[in-house]
Amino acid sequence: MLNIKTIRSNPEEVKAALRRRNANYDAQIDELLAIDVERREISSKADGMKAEQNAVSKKIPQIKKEGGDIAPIMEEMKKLSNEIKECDKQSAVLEEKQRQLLLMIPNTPNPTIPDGKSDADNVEIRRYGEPRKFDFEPKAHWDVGADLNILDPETAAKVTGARFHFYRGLGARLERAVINYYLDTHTENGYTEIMPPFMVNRASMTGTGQLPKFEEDAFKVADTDYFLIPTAEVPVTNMHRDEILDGSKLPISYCAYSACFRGEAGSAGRDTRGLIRQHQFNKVELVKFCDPETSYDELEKLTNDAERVLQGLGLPYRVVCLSSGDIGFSAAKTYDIEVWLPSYNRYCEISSCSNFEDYQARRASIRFRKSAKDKVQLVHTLNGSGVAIGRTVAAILENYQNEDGSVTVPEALVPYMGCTVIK
RNA sequence: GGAGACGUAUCGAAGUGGUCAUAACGGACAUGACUCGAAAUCAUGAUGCCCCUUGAGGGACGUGGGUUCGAAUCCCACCGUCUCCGCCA
Repeated sequence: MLNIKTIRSNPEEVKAALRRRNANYDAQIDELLAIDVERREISSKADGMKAEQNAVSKKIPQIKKEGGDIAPIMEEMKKLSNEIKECDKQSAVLEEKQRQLLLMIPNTPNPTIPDGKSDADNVEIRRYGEPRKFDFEPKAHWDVGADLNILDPETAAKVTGARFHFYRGLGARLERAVINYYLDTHTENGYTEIMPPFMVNRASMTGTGQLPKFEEDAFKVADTDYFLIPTAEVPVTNMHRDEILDGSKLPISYCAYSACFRGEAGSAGRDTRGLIRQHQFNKVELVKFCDPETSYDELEKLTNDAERVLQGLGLPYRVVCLSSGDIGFSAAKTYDIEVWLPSYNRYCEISSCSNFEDYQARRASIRFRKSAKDKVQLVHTLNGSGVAIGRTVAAILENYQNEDGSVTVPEALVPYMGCTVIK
């Protein structure tokens, strides 16, 4: 959520910043400002009347004690009380309207990120490794998986529906090995491991920015107000919702495994084969809470920490900085890590590392006090996949496949797999 | 799912319609004394948050409503916690 005070004092700058997203929020900002003026007028009028009410109320017990007649005062106070209630009601309606509008406005992009309309304008920052040159015709991971009888989308389609998978045997073991390898690596690097609930309430979904705007993308649990999490970012970031953190404990770094559930609304026909785009997939997520002064350093570190696990697996990847037209709703700056996928013959997103600055912190009211003397201020929140498990398995099956259809197990995973080759 | 109890600052907790919410009392915390140092003890001290036109302003006692001139206090709903019972991996 943007700060209404910033919008109030620099409306044109905010509009210009939002326009960089290849979208236009001028009308919403103007409406917001109009409501804000009205709201403040009514609320200060109510404050004045309440001050009078408090003053008179204080005198009533005295007058009573002295045997004075309070009937005329009471009558007048009744009128005042009704006026106050009327004002409070109006001001509550305006406040809610203002909040709803604010919740629908995305974060302003950080000034340093590249301008652009779409992912075509993203800027490559660095590359790691070289895409492997095959001396045979490499298969796509879905064919590798089918031929090894370790991936089974057909049975999942019967049991559940499209965009789900059964993993079998060493396939299931590989998925689990990658999860454990990632969690072990991140905890060695100072992240505290979290196992979160896979369902959250509406307040949490609103806190991180999935709601109210993207409700159609979420899986809602019938007869409850719970949602299946689209990422562990939601439960983990909301752990500290409505809290004031101790500044000396920052930055707080968590890593969390979770299954992730996504409706993938609007993606019909895209990535229909394989593990790339599923309604349910596994992911290890990295989440940080930090002092605003260090959040961009922390973004670099978090991105490096996500890259580390791909390096450990020997998978070629590149890092791109998303353009203003491609960054997510809540993010101010995002690096995507893209792993090389031979079947796609290009780099494919496997992690998205973002600094949300205070956008989520304001929605979720996550604050900190630098020291005992300081005033509270909003933290900056960051998160990134560290990294997506299903897409990792896809990348391993493709990049490590052999001509005979077997797949070599990356060295780092051998202790977790208990074997060196999947055949 | 059934029955009951409870939700007040950093923690325990007092307050049951106005003179107790810069919230009693206690602990934690800070400073000092005692001590070689610490613990214990004693003394002193500070304490939050939100809104605004920054005022001897307003709000805030789990959340939201209601009653009242006035609600932490009475009523209703919801959320959460605890205890007992039932069910259960």
